[in-house]
Amino acid sequence: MAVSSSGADAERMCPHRLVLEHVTSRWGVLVLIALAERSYRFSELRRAIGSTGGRTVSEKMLTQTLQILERDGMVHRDAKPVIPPRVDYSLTDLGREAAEQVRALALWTDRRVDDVLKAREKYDEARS
Amino acid sequence: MAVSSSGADAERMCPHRLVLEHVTSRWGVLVLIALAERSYRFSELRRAIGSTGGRTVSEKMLTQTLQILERDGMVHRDAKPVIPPRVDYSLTDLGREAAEQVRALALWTDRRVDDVLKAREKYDEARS
DNA sequence: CAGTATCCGTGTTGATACTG
DNA sequence: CAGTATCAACACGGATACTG
Repeated sequence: MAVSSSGADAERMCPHRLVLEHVTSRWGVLVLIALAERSYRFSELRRAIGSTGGRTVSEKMLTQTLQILERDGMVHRDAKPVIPPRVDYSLTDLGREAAEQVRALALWTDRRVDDVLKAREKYDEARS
Repeated sequence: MAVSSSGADAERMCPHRLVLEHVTSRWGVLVLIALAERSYRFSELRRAIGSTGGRTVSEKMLTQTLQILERDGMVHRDAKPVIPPRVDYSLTDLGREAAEQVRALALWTDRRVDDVLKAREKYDEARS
């Protein structure tokens, strides 16, 4: 069924943007950050991302995100032929590099949230 | 009409993720990168982003993105009371910091696109 | 457990037309 | 020029049910 990445990326888009969008995608960001810390199993990863504070990923979206990132050579999928099934996800070298960039961004965000919140108050106040 | 940022961010999401999503949003990324270089007027910015290789931003989306980033204290809007109207957009200090992070990510992407493309080929080939 | 398949609501997006 | 307003299409994302 062709993991084409995401419907949004029409063929006419330059590869550079494509990769950027995968990495900065809603769940891509969180997957990369989570896997940067350690490898996870599927459901484990779902819970890990859910506990970050936001809404939890649906299985569908997590699957899709993982497939896209695997196809892009960032995520390594290790499916063990056991029952019950066990699949471990980890980062490749490429993925680790990507994760570093994304993590830097996330850390910066963390440091600056307060300033953003303050800015928003001022903005909203100024036009009410 | 309340620039609430983007419908997706339900109230129940932690601020940290909110900011992250604004900064990593499809057009947010490109706006920050463009403005990191120099300030732009509205239409000028539209063209600048369009010439990056992908599809061009609609006026609506550019407006929305700029408003969100302005509200978050990253973009400065300077509307001159002349005819015809002239509005210049530039980054605040906060915005410049954000842009640096995002730019680092974009530059990394640029350096690694080839590896990603190669990975995709292997992936696709492996299941055909 | 780790997915896949399907349906379906709704948010995001983009054309288009209009205003100051 | 720099937007705003409105509308329609469609992609995204989630809930659910099912499989190996």
